Formats: sequence, C-alpha cells, structure tokens
Amino acid sequence: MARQLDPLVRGQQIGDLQILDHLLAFNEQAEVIGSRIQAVRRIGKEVVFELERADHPEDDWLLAVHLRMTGRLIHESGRLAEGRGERHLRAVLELKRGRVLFYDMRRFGTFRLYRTLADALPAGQEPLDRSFTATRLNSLIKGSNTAVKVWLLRQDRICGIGNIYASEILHDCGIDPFRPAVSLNEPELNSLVSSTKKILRKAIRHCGTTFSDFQNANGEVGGYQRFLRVYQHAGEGCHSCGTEILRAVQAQRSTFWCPACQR
DNA sequence: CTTTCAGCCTGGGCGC
DNA sequence: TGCGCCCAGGCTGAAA
Repeated sequence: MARQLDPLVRGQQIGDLQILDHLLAFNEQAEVIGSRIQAVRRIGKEVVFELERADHPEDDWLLAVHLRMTGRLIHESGRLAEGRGERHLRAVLELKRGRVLFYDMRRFGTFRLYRTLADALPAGQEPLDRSFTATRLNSLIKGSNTAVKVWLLRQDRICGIGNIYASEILHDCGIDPFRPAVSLNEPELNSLVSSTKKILRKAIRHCGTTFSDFQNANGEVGGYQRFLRVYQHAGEGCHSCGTEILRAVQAQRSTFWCPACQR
C-alpha cells in the first residue's frame, strides 16, 4: 500500500486533514496541514507519510497510519469513487491533486504523529533487513519458552509478521507452530529466517492477501491468497503431502498447520 | 517474567 | 425473518 501510494502523493502539499471518526482520537491536524509529503513508506506495520514543514525544514515529522484489521488507504484523483459511499470513511487527506481516503470498517485503525524518525521506529527487528539472521533471531528468542507461532507475532521482537503469514512461514520451513521458540536448533533457525523473508517478500510482491475486505491503495484486491498453503485451509489436504490441514487457537488467534510436514 | 482473557468495533456466515 | 453464535491481516491492559 505504501509502495503504491508513494508515487501518487509524493511531493504534494497537504491541504486539509479531516478526521471523521472521533475514535481515531487524532487532534493534530493543524500540525499536519500545510506540510509537504516527502515520501510514503512502511515502517513495521504502519504506513508512514514523511512530512516536511516549510517553517521547520530541519524537522522530519511523520504521519503514521496503522490499518489494524480492516483499515485501508485509497487514493482518489478527480471525482469520488462510485458505489463506495461514505459508509466506513473515517478520515480524508486532501492534497493538491486528489485525496487519500481512510476507510476502516472495524474502527481499530490509528493515526499518529511522530516528531522524530526514532519515535516512529518500532522496537522489533525488521525481518527484511540484512541484519535479520539466524544468530540475531536466536538472540531475540533469548530462551523464550513461548510457542514459536505466538512468538513470531510479538512486534517487540520482530515487527511486521501478522497472523496469516506466521502460519504460512512455519509451514514453509516445516516447523511445528507449538514448538517452544527456544527449542529451535541452528538449521531450523536458519530456515525460519529464510522462509520469513521469502514469504513476506512474495506477499508484498503480490499486494497482500484478500479473503474478505482487504484492498490496496487503488481499491484493488491483493493477490497472495492463491499462494496460501495452510491459512484458512483447515480440513483440506496439505499441498505438499496430502495430510489434513488442522486449525487450533493459540493466544486467541487461529493457527493452521500440517501435522505431517511440520515437526 | 509468562499466559490467559476480555475488550475494543462492525459485519458475514451459519444453524436453528 | 430473527437470534445466537463463531469468525475475522491487531493490540492493550488487567489478572492469574
């Protein structure tokens, strides 16, 4: 989403920011209006608009949008999209040319203004950085007995892995989601790192996963769902071995796995 | 420190 | 048609 928004809004001045949903609890519109969007990028799980303010060019403030479950940012130039209506429209970012609309059915999404880049950076390791290695993963796990699937969702350790990809990553590297994180040996840590990078890169390449209402910046659906091997495939045969895919609940989230492939 | 749980919201889908 | 339940790319705070 950040990748698609960037060329559409880069360099444009923010004319207005309308917060339509009080649950967003964002009241720093005055700080944002009038600044220029230098770039849009992803930091952790947030879509971040890097801002440049004419009166304080040395500051690099950042408007960060966390989409949570159902949030989406849709760019529109010219007339309003037909059919979409105002139903779940929560905020509008008015630009010189066009606007960015924030829709969020479940209203879990957040807007935040960071005053420094350091404030915007999450505590967890960025999994697509070169610095994410088996050695680094081992030191992050640091003896944790937490089930590896649950551990992968800890944003203060690794940032950016969500519930779909946690299951997909573990299936890809053949690791049982219930294994304590600390129990992984060196070859397993290595393959977990490479599967994490492989699955996340592929998902980004295909613009994410659509199974209900996810859309990208152009209001189009993602394309990764056809690559899902276990997520929401309970009861079907494993793509690799034919064994029935199982579903269980770990930490109030669904886990999907193949009991034969994943040890 | 850990794990579990309710809660935040809205809606789709299912069985009765 | 309605009702109750389960489920949903996330995360927080309280309790155990």
